[in-house]
Amino acid sequence: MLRVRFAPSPTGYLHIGSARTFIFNWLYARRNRGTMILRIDDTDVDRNTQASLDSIFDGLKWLDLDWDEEYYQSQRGDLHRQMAWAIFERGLAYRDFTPAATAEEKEHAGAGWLCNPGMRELSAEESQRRADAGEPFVLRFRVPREGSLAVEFQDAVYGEQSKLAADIEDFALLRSNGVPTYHLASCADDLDLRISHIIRGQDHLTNTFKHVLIFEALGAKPPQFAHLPLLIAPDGSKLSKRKHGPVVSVTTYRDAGFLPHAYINFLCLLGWSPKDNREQLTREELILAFSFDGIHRHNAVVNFTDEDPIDPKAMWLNAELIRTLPVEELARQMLPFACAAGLRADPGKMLRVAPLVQERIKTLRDVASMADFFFVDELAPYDPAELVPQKGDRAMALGVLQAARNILQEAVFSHAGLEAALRGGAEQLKIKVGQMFQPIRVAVCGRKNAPPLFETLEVLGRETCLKRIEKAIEMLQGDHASTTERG
RNA sequence: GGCGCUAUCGUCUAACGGUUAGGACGGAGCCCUCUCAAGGCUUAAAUAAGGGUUCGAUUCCCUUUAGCGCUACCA
Repeated sequence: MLRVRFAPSPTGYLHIGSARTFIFNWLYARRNRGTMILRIDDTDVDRNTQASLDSIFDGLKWLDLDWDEEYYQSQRGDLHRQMAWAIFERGLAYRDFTPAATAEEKEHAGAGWLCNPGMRELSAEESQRRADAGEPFVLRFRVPREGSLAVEFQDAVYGEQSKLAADIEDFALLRSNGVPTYHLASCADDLDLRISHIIRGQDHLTNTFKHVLIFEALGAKPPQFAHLPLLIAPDGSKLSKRKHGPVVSVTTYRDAGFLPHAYINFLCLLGWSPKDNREQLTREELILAFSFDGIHRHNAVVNFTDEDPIDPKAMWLNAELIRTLPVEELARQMLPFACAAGLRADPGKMLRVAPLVQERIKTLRDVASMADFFFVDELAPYDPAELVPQKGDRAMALGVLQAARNILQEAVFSHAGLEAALRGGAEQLKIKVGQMFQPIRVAVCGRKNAPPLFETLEVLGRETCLKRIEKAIEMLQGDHASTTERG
């Protein structure tokens, strides 16, 4: 039975790299009818926060990712300790009574430190006596030192891995307060939960040698390993909240108006490729296409800048996916973003607006800036000079708006009716249609760039259109101070 | 410092000894067009450097350079 796990430590919000690790685990599980396990690695009690835990669940929920089993490492301490002492019983671990080194001391000892002097060789009797006397100790793994022994494992992504045991230090299994370390707890749980494949970040690649040692000390065959290349910043550094801010948090993309699947799609394309030039894949296609063969061995850059925290490719994928949405669905999804922006949007109106903005917005949140004028009583102030069309003047703008006022009073308010009437108007005034439409567009939308005119007028309705045109005419007539002309 | 990993357009990537080194995003240009988009077409842009192996290297080996990771009683 194939079993994989995602094991975040709740010490920060859900990081996009973590989200990707979850997704790859999930894809692999779903691809092979395996079991997806969420295991909260909360052994570091000092750094755990509830907010972080909430963030992990919120993020996964938003991405609509599910799991089959859920565990908390902190509740499994007894099991971990039991396994640690089992290793001790086999003589593969020993008590180290050396006081914790200060940061400064570690700095000095850093180069090639393998173990603290004297502790490996302590006799069983003395070790026991000092422990009984209450002297604190950490339990360390006794890494074999004989000859040129190498620790080896096969990584599904990085291939054959080998490291001399002589280069591995005697790492801790149990802290002096009795709490298991990550290495121990992780392996103990992987074993107990019968994890078959460990899919995780490449930052654990060298840790894996220690884990292999632990598994073997426990008399178990290590699971299969597959390490994932990391997500990094454009300058090559690791993505960190302090340095890179919102780009590292999944919630940023949710709040920016991303479709969950667009973001999953984007994340999957970092460090993995279906190798057939496909860029846009549905969830089912991703599941079907996923395999370790397509995973890279080098890190992938998330392409953002100080000005724009969103990778352009992510943006493109999102815009593409938005265009495929049924309008009802799009309208439903945009509504909360419009309301959050303070617009008086309702489902009925949004449904009529949706087709007009669908191919113009890149994120759901863009509806607020793209379609605001549909949802306000009063247009935001704009420069009357905007009303003047290309190669025209204020007189032309005024003429157009006055003609439009008359036309729109009479016209049938449908796409075809409006188009016929307004094109006719341009003909009568002997001006280009662009010159005819632009002043009307600005008058009803309050800006020069907007959705197509006839549909816009239709949705706005006769009354609103006439009111706004009237207002624009007043602005042109009253605004003698401004002499801006358009060339 | 030691150990491990990595290196194709600006970015994401394809190639698994023989290609004019392909695609996508982004950029530039043209077309379409009532503005903005969308769409169509065109275009610039890469094998880190140096050695081998080979008839032939992006591809295999070595060195250099650069980046990343581990080197904690963090995970």
